[in-house]
Amino acid sequence: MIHNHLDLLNKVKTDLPADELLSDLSDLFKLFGDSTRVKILFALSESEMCVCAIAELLGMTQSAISHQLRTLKDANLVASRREGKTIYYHLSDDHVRAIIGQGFEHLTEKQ
Amino acid sequence: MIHNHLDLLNKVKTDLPADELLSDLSDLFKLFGDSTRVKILFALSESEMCVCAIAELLGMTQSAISHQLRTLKDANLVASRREGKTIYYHLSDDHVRAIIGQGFEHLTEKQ
DNA sequence: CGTTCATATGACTACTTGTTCATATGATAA
DNA sequence: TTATCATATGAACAAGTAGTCATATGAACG
Repeated sequence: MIHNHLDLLNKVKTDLPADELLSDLSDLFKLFGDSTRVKILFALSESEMCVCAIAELLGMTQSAISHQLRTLKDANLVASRREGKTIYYHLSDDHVRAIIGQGFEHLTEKQ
Repeated sequence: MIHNHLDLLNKVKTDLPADELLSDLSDLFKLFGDSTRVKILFALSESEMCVCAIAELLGMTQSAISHQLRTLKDANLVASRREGKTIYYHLSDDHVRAIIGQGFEHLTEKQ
């Protein structure tokens, strides 16, 4: 410690969540920190969609979308169901909408 | 387009925000997508703190913290005030707390 | 069976980024 | 001024990652 802020440090240190929890938190936000994934999540918040529909909507490769969907699925933000050859993805959690909503509020509410 | 989902595509396409807005949104979440920055933001949500206090709290270099504070300041998530040689940082926006809170809800509310 | 459609996957590459190290700035005190 | 404290900054390096390309899987159809 350089100058004196022991009391403050102790206070904040007790309130700070465990490293692992904060790491999980940043990992969660990291998923929203890519424009392709945010677009996918936003689209899925409107409607369930199949992979090629998302790819066309975003003007991107099926492969690129598939990779991102896997990332989102591994994190349990989206889930899928199969219907013949087509696989439909949807949000697995309403928190996704809430988180995106909060972000939008920050962006749009500028005085 | 490969198989038929024109109606859905048109519907979702009109509801999807502009590319630039979604890009800004992902840029915002990107800031929360690093454990060091999340820790800093969480700490500052408890109390205003100087750089070396944050560095000690997180067990990291003053330089590393300073770099991240600059990133957060450029994004207008934190602001600073000078008091002699010391510079105190604080959250510049209550949305930061709300966003972190939403993330926590998602993490903790598991059934 | 073989073919086609929809999606998934693995390897590779180019780009981004968080930290370190050394140094600079800027304020205070002697 | 010189020294010291608190912070900022620039360059460089290592680790992570989004997209591409080629290929694999898996279901439906003839």
